[in-house]
Formats: sequence, C-alpha cells, structure tokens
Amino acid sequence: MPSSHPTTDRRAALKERHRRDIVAAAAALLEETGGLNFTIEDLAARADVSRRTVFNHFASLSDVLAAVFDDVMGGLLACYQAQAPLDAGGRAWAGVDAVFDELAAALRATDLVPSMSYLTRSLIGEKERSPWLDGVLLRVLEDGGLRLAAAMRERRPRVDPLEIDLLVNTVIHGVLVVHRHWYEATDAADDDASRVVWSGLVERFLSRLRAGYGPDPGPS
Amino acid sequence: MPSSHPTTDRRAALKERHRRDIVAAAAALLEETGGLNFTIEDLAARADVSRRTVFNHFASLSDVLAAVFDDVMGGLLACYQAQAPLDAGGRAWAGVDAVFDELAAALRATDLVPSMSYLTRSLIGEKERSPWLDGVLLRVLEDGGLRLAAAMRERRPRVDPLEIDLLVNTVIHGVLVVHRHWYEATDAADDDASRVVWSGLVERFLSRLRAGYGPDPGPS
DNA sequence: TGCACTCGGTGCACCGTTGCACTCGGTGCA
DNA sequence: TGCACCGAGTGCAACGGTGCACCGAGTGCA
Repeated sequence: MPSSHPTTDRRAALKERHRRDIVAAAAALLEETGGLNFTIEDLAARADVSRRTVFNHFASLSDVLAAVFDDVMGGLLACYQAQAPLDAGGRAWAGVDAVFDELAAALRATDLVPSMSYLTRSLIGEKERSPWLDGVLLRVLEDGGLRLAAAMRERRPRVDPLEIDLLVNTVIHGVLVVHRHWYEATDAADDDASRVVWSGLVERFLSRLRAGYGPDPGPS
Repeated sequence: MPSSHPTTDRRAALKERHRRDIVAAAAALLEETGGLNFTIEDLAARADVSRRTVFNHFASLSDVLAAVFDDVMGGLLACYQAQAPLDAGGRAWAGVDAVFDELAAALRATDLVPSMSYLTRSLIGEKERSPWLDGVLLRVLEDGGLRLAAAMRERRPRVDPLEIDLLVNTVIHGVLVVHRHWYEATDAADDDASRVVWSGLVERFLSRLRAGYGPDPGPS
C-alpha cells in the first residue's frame, strides 16, 4: 500500500478507537465514583469492550489511569510547544533563563483549572485518598516532566541538561503545591473566581522562582 | 457456556449487528439510488464494514438484496402467524377454506403499503427496471411463499398440501397484480388515500378468490 | 477488435477482539 | 485461623473482521 495514503486502515482505526474509549471510560468512572470505586468489569462495560480487550491495550489498570492523567495534563506540554516552536531560529545560544521564561509563559497561558478540578474530584472522592492512585499520578507527572525536558533540550541544545531537569522538576512539584493552596481556597471549583485564585498563586510561584532564594538584594 | 444465559455473547452480537447493518445499508442505497446504482464498495462504506466482510456475511449481492426484500415482506408471514397461533386447539380438522380465511384476515390486517411503496421506489427508479433485481424479488417471494405454506401445514396438518401450495402461490402472484393496479392508481404513494385504494383492490382480489371462477350461481 | 478498466467475487494470511479457565493476592467471616 | 469469595491479571484458542492480490466477466473506446 502506498504510504502516501494518509488515513489509517480500518484495523488501526478500530484499535485506536477502542483504546480511546477505554481511557475515556476510565476518566468518566473516576469522576463519577470519586476515585477507584469501579472494577475492570465496570470499565470494560462502559467502554463497550471485553475485559480481555482492556488488557490487550493496557498492561494494567494503573496504565489505563496513567493514560487518563496524561490526557488531562497534556495541555501544558502542548502549550509549551506552541510557545516555543521548533523552527524558530537563533535561540540555541540562550540560557536557562530564556527556557524559564518560555515555560512561565506556557504556564500562564494554559488554563489548568479544569484539569486540576477534575483531578481533585477524581482523587479525593467521598472515600479516603488512594496512595496507589496518587502513585499513578506521580508517575504521570514524572513521565510528563521527562517529555517536557526533552522538548526543551530539543529547542535549547546548548543549555545544561541538569539546569533543564532541575527547572522542570521544580515547576512540576511547585504546581502540586500551588494546587494544594488553590484547593484549600476554592474547594477545587471550576469557575472564574477559582481561576483568579489559581493565576495569583501561579504568579507568586513564578516570581519566587525567578527571583531565586538568595537574600533579597534590596532596591538599587 | 450454560445455554440458560439468554443474551448472546459479544462476538455473536457483533456479527449480528454487522449483518443487520449491511442489510439496512442495502435497503437505504436501493431507495436513494432508485435501484442497483451503487457498488459493493458503496454498500460496505455505508454499513461501516470492509468489502470482505460483506462477503463473509452474504454469498453475493443478490443474497444481500434477498435479505432486504425478505425484511420488507416479513410483515405478512408474521401477521398470519399472529392470526393463527400454533397452540389454538381443535383446528386441525378444518378445510382449506379455513386456511383461506386466516390468510385473508392476515392480508387485510397487514399494512403492506409501506413495503409496496418502498419496493416500487427501489425497483423502479429513474433508470430502467433491472430484470436481475426482479429475479431476486421473485426468489424472495417464492421463499416467503414456501415458509408461509410451511406455517399453514403446521397449523392445518390434515389439509391437502397441494391445496395449500396452490393457495399460497395464487395469493402471492395475486398480490403482485394488485400491486400493479395500485401503482397505476396511486404512483406508489405511502399515504392514507393510497391505503384506501390498496384495501379496495385487496378486497376485490379476495372476493374473487373466495367466489371462485365458476359461473355465477346468481341470487338465491 | 483488442486493450484497459471496472466491479463482483474469492482465497489466504493477518489483526484485534473475545471467551474462558486459570492463578494469585486481598478480604471478610465463622 | 482457615476457607470462600472477589477481582486484577494472564495464557490460549477461536471468532469475526480486514487487507490485499487475484480472477473473470462485462464494458467502452481508440
């Protein structure tokens, strides 16, 4: 088959559709049950596939959940990639401060409140938080961080990889802290008032990172 | 698997759904194109299956069309079976006149106008009639007639099978003649006026059959 | 009149799903 | 404390669908 034909064949389309349906079903069930209060049987029925098919697509339930969270968190990476397109010339010589500015711009530009709200509802339902589920989320954040760092190194090849890794790690875990404060202030609402709080916290976080933790050099 | 489980499994459900989708797609394309103005490729695309799958379910296009027509004509057999349920006692000794009355009742009770209208539009589109397609319809009528006769013999085992076969054959071909006259009078419309014409023609047809073709015995 | 094309139909290998029996870990209860 | 049950996860075979190359009949055109 000539590879110039851009559309996948029916087999590939079916496979992809089933994979998406499983992830979407898991996302729905997480939200509806407030966490891991469903079985693989429930998930399969909701996705309209067999139990075996779930395991054909994913090695385990934690892989399904990882895909769910990955979808949810995908907006930040996409926004960063939009902020710093690959084909922009003359940026290879810039320092980590430039990388920081691009990431900061992406963080400001991305509306993370829906994702945060969803994750909060899914992870903190009427039952106690599941450490296992938190572990899945952490893994996704780490994986996402790795991809984000890779995207940065691709765009800024002369910046010290350690600086990039430190930056990404700091930002991701910083966002988790921002989330906790945001949650306490807004009860994870997904509305305009909640967005104002989120933006304020993000600004304080980014300002602190920019300024660093050394002694304040004072007005000059 | 215990056969007490009444619902089919997912495989069987998928298979049946694809078979139904193919038949439904063929019915739609016959109507939309006014006959055989589509390809197997069109049919497969409309049914959302592959070309090969069509031939997995049906030996040929004529078999698909036979299924379409069979669905369309199925109402009469179902109505007859409702008119003359199997478990009704004491009817085995009746004659062919009783069988005729049951069939006549079914013919009166079944609204055949939608089916007739559909078949007319499908078989007589903007192009010339297809003798091949007419042949498929005839085959379906014959098959349907065989099943109708079998249902009658099951209910009236003491009636001469020849009498039953003659009756069924006469009624089916009579309905075709009724259709032609109805078509000329109504242009195959599917509306109340068209139903009135159909019923009138059916009554004349049934009266003639009941009275027979001997000399009129006159008023007595 | 020969050739190229279309389309119905076919054989075969492969893919993805499914059914089902099974294992193992966790849990609850008598 | 042992047993029964539940549910995640697994291996394997079968099923249904799919891709693709092919054949043959029919058709249109140079």
